[in-house]
This record gives sequence, C-alpha cells and structure tokens, in this order.
Amino acid sequence: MNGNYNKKNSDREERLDFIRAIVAEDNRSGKWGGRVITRFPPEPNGYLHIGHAKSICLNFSIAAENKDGRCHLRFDDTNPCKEELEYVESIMADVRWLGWDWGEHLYYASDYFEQMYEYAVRLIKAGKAYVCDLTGEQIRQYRGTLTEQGKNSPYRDRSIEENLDLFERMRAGEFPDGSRTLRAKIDMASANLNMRDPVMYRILHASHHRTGDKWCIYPMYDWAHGLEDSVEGITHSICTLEFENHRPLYDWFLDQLGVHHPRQIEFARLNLSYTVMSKRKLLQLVQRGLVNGWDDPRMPTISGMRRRGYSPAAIREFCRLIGVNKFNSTVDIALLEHCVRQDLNRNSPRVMAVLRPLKVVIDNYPQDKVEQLEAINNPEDPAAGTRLVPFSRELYIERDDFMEEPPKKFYRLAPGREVRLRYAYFVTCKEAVKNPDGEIIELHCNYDPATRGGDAPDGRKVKSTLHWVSAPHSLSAQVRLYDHLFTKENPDDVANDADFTSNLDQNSLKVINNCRIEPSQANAEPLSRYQFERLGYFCVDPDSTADRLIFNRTVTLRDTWAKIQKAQHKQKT
RNA sequence: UGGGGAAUAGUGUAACGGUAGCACGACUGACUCUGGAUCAGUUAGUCAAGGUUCGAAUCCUUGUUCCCCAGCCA
Repeated sequence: MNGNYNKKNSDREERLDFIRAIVAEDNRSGKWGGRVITRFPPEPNGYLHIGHAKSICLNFSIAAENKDGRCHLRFDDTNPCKEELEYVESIMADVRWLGWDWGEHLYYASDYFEQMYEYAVRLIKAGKAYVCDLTGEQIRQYRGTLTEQGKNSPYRDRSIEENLDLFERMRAGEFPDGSRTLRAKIDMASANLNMRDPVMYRILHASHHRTGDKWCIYPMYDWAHGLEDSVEGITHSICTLEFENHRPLYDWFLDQLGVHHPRQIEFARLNLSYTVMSKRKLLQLVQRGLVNGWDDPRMPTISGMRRRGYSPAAIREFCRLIGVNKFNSTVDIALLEHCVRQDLNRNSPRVMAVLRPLKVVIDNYPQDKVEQLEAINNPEDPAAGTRLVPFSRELYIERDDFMEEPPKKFYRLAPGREVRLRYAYFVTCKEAVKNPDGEIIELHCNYDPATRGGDAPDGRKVKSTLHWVSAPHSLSAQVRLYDHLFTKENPDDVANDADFTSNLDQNSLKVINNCRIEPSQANAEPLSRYQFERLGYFCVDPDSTADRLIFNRTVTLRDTWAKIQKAQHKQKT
C-alpha cells in the first residue's frame, strides 16, 4: 500500500508526456550513451506560426531538460523551387524571439548534398536503388492504389553499372527536368504506399538559395531527412503525425546504409479554435489581401503574435500547458489568451488611456491648476515603482463609463452619482450636456478636495473607480482593436460551395483614432507592452512614432460587466 | 474492399490493474482605488457492448467513430 502511494506521488511530480517518457527510458537504459539531441527542421518556405511554436518548444525544452542536451536548428532546404532566404531569416528571428538558442548548431540540409549523393551511390552499388525513366504520370500509374498493389517499373532491373552511369549523368545535367528519377528498390506490393519504390532524387534545373546552380538533382524528403538526422547525431527525431506512415521508410534507408539511426517519434500538430494553421491557407490570406501581411496581428504567425503584443513567455507557457499527444485536437484559443493575460498581468506596466473620450469638466476645480498625482506602475510588482500623472479641470473619461439612465448593476458614473477617478478624486456628476442630436458631449462634475489620491477621510465608499486622462496633457493615439480572425470555432466549417474565407470576421479589426493617452507614453518604444487600466493589454505598433502613436490591443481584460450586459441583452430578447 | 494511427468533463491533458486528478471555460460567493488581479466554491468525463479480475480508463474480444497515406512537396 505504502509503496503504491509513493509511486503515485513521484509519478505525479514527473508528469511525463509520452515523448519525454521515451527520452527518460532511453536515458535510463543508456540507449544513446546519455545523449539527447533533438532538432527543429523547418522548410524555409513560409513564416512560422503557433503550431511551429509547439514543435519548437517541445524540441528545445526536451534538450534543455537533459544534461548536455541540445537542439539543432536545421533548414530542410531540399526544394529550391519553394524556398527563399527571406524565410530563413524570419524563422531564425522567430525562434530567437521565442527565447531559444541553438548555439553553434545551425545547419542546412543543402550542406549535406554531397554526402547524400555518396550515400545514394552506395545504395545503387548495393542494388537497392535504380534510375527510373518513367514519367511522373507513369510512376503514379505503376504505384497502384490504396487497395491494389503496384507493379514494378520496367527500369527496375537495370545493371548496377548502368544505374551508376545514369545517376552520374543526372547529376551532370545531361537530362531535362522530370525525365528520370533515382528510386529506392523496395517493394511495389507493400501496403504502405511510401515503400513502393519511392523517389529519392528528381531532376530540377533550378537555382537554390544557398547552393546556386551547383546541383540539378535534389533529394526528396524521405531520403534526405533521415540522413540529415543521422549526420547530426540526432537521437530523437520528433515530427508530426502525418509522417507516421513514413517511418518505415525512414528506418529502411538508415538500416540499408548502416549509419547512426535516430528514433522518429510522431505527435499531433496543434489546432487552435477561431483560426487556421495551414501554410497554404495563411498564404492565401496574405496573397488575397484579406489580412495586412504575415505579421498582421490577427495572424497566428509568430511575427503576427509578436506585433499583437503576445509575450514569448506566454507562448512558451501555452505550449507547455497544451501537452503533447498522438491524436488530433483543437485547443480553445481562450487558453492562449489566458496565458497572455497571466504573463502580462504580472509584467506589464499600467497606464491610463481613454479609447472613446467623453469630456468632463470639474466645475469646482480651479481654472489653471494642475496637480501631479502619484500612480502605481504595477500593483503586481512593487519594484515597478510609481509615476506622476497630471490632473486638471478638464478631463476625458471613457464614454462607456457614463450612462444617463444606468441599468441594474451599472456602477459607473451617472447623473448625481459619485465615483472615484483612479489615483485622483471622488467626483459627482452634476449635468450631462447634449448636442442637438441628443448625444451627450460633455459632463459637468464636482470634485471633493478631501479625497485627493482617491481615499475618502470620512470612510465613504464609491461603487466604482474610473480611468481618466487630463484633456490638455493627454496625447492623441490610434488604437487598433483586434478580435478573432474567424467567426466560427472551426473556420473550415463552411457551406458546400464556400471556402474558409467565407467565415472571416469582417469586424476582426477596428481602428479607433483620437484616443487619448497619458503623457508618460510620449516616447513609448515600439513593441513595448502595457496594460491600459480597465481595458486590456496593448502593444506599441512598430509603425508608431512620437508624432503618431499607434497601439495594438493584445487582449482585453476579463470583463465582468460585459458579461452582465450580454446576459441582460439576452433577457430582453 | 488496403495499410498506419487514435478515442478520458464544453476544451486541453493526467492516472501505466488499486480513491478518475489538473488546467482553461462556465457559474456562485468573498475581497478589491482596475467590474482587473487574488481567494473560496459549484459544474461536468473514461466511445459502445461483452469478458478476465477481489478490483479495469488501463488487460482480452467484438463493434463504432475520427485522423493520415495513391507529389518527381515537406
């Protein structure tokens, strides 16, 4: 009994996912001599997104958790037609921004091309590979189907000498694109289509972003990837589920060659509600101008999230919380938002900003008087200190913070009601001034000088505290409010003839000009993150300048009043 | 009618034959100079049916459902 409890407790502490369990077991058995070497192997053909972050965090943290463990960053650049330097650079920047360090271990598959070629020659010499003259269309026909086995290529039994000669001439550029391939000689009857004599090399007279025109034959993924892992001494080659069917091939190539043979382990890729994750779809959004580029703050790309104001720590925590498994699932985007709020609550300085200003005149406050009031920078972090905020006779408050006829549970300002202005005074609303259309354009209030700083010496309470800015001191700013990109939890849930873009939320971006923000923000650094009190977390857009401040809303604060309002609305209808 | 994977609260994930737990969400309440944060609580689950066992999410059998595979993409 006792032993049982102990076992359970220690299990509870470890909490190993199935991949970490494999690594731990390998360490215990000494399978890899105690080494743990993982890798993140992106193809440089697009921008990284939060799904990649899951893989990045998995690979780098497993390395970090083990003594002398390391994780390589390797560009899997085996297809010159799709890949570009621009992507290489953005990928490195994103991985670094996420907080990971590959040290000396930056690699390119293209650096191994010569070695791969030699390995291919070895396979040919062993009678395990052959040059095939079938066209792409013919190869497909010969491959058979899911339920019918394939048939052997007529070129399958060429002599080793002829294969060697042909392969050399393929490399030398004697043949046009698509005219021949090098294929592994495995089994055209295999139930696994990947084993039906897979193509190892294709002819591509294309310029590669790193090797230029040195090569006109390029290795296929299945052939190349295991070799890359092997050459680098990778121990655990972690990839996504769709490669499960490829593992027998991965193993076959390395076994035939008799070289270092990492273990491939597959896990489920990340899906997130209210967004899409496929490179193809993200590319479509960008190319069709449905978003403003790869780093549009609504995009689930790392660069988009950075611009939106998500912190690396929040993303890492999210990736830790979602765990890792072998079945497809869709994580609620609310969990990501939770992680962001949790981190930003603890770490971002507070500031007062008014998104939709309503002018307030404190009638009994002296005309030209200005006071500097002390405000706390971060109540969660005393070390963040305090700052001074100017207060004067004319202020702005949030339009939403006043109602002429307040409904139940609306605690904010209303005619005759007293509230606190944060860090300032208690004020009571005396009058709401309207324009001819009946819109409220200005409030007149009185303040209680005895409540300076926000406390009433007589101990009286107010139901709410409002944020505010001094009208003459405040700065103008543009604020961009973001919402989920799609209206549906699953954007692919569409009517028969429509595509996923029909589920795009037309209101996912709202731009508000003429917001007012406290003067401490005059020189806010691009990409710095703040909490606008009572509103949410905001991030200075990279396009922001001292003359034209621009903030992106990262995520709102949890908003109890909004929930009550929603419920009240529902009741009415 | 082929092969390979996988099914635990609304969502995500633990439990590896021994009390089905955690997080997010939702809902109560307390507290609060942010209707934030914090704190306390409620809610709700083993795909199905059999079997083995003192005991099954876990082992066995059968079934159901979902995902992946027929690129000279990765």
